[in-house]
Amino acid sequence: MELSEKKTAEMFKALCDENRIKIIKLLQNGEKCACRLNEEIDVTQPTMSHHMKVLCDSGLVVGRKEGKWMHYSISREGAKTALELLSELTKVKIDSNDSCC
Amino acid sequence: MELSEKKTAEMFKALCDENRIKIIKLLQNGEKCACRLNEEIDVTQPTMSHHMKVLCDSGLVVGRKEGKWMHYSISREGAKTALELLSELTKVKIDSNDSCC
DNA sequence: TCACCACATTGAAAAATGTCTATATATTTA
DNA sequence: TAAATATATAGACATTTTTCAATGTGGTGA
Repeated sequence: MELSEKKTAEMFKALCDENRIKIIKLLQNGEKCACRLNEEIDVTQPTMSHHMKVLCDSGLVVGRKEGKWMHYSISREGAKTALELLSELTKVKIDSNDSCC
Repeated sequence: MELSEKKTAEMFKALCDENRIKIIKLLQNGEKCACRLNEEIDVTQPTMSHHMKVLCDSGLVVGRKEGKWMHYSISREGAKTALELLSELTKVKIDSNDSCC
């Protein structure tokens, strides 16, 4: 763990978009192919492809190619990493007082 | 819990920016006033003020006014909410096969 | 009251992101 | 091989976000 601030921000950027949240929620019910996702979310095919790239790059989602189809699913490992990252980030290490002002 | 996709995305938007990640990391060592944060991060004062607003709006950070100073700290409750949100979002409900293609 | 200080707000410019259309690539099937 | 299908990529455009300079607000102390 202990990613750079840039990498950390990148991880959470995957979760910054309303449509990507919808996609993840759909994937909670198991693996889905791109065409099915496209049916359920109102964006064009290239836009969906872009979102799937962002999600896969973040590690939260994994893609599996089967012939001409792409099947996507939530990565348990990616989800675990994200949770650990958020947990570490928001952990208060020392409850010291503000010695500044 | 069970926020809308829009609200969920908004929560994670607070974590999307490299400088805001740095700010949270600084706050891990305890409450800090705005002027101290400003010393440590290379942005102008209005930009810092903007980031603090985003962080406070998300609930992850709380501000406490004391005279003319603002003291910021990580909200344990906000952090808990964010963790629960991410945990629920990435939980795989059913491991069904893709019945699509 | 007046000057000063810490912080917030406003408005504008620059950068990043989401979206589309058009096109390319890869795989299957006739 | 050629057509059809699923997905990816490229390029353009609009929106959103980050940032700054300028200014406003509210508290402090001379």
